[in-house]
Amino acid sequence: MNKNFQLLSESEMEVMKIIWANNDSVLFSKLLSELESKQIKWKPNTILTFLSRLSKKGVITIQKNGRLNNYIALISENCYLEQQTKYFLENVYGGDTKSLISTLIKSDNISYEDFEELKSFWNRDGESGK
Amino acid sequence: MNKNFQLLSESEMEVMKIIWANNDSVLFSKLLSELESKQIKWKPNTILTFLSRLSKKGVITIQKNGRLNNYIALISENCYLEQQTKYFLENVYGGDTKSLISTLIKSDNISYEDFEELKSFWNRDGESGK
DNA sequence: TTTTATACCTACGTGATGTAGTATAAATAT
DNA sequence: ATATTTATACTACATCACGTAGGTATAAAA
Repeated sequence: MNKNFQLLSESEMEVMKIIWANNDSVLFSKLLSELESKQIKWKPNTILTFLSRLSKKGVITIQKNGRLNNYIALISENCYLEQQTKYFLENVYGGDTKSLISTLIKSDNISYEDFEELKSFWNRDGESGK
Repeated sequence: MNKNFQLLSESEMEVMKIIWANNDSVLFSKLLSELESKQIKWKPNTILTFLSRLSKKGVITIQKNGRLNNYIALISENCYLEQQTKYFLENVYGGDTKSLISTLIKSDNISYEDFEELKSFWNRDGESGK
């Protein structure tokens, strides 16, 4: 039941989303402007704390660029999503993917058309099958 | 992004699983023996703390039964699973069920046969469609 | 009557998280 | 040149969830 990946807090996710949206790398100034445009009002130091924690968690690396830092993602958004999904699946459904999907269906979150669409998707990318 | 349901800790889940496995209601003595058979060694007071926290979280109710208490689930295991899934889906996938399922497929956690099986499942229980 | 089982209340250490102050150095504006 | 702004590093602190359990009361059982 040990999670071998880093769960990020809500604030940390907010920062990561911006980094990911900027080709996995931002300067502090960029981060500031993006946060401002998202109406997120954090003190600069607060943001720096989040960055240093993200670094400690190993999801970004901090690369000196002269006097400034480049904050660079070490994990892609998709990869993070997959890891989080895997963790959820293991933890909540004991790894039983079918059970998870059937819950999704029961919860009325997916139409038959969606389902058919996924099937074709499977044909495209799921060649390896279990 | 507010979670309008109670996330349970690992220990609290352990207790809930036992309550659910016993028709949603147990006495303390029953809980003790079940935990023992699961090799879980908690002091009685520790268990009582978990029970009181579960009650405070609103997932169980404590009903006096003479001198003893009945610890009764207020939410079914399935319902909890569904709520947790819904929360995950909203939070991590922005409610995009198809995206979640496609991640599951990409992660190679489901075979084509599983997928076909789910389709028939959908036909049985998913009449309401989106 | 002494032990045991159950319940209620309170407490404490730890780690995650949000938040930010202080110090410093470099860049920029006046 | 000096003052100010900007970016960075380090440290700190309050709050909360969680695991853990002690103290105490009480009622039932031995």
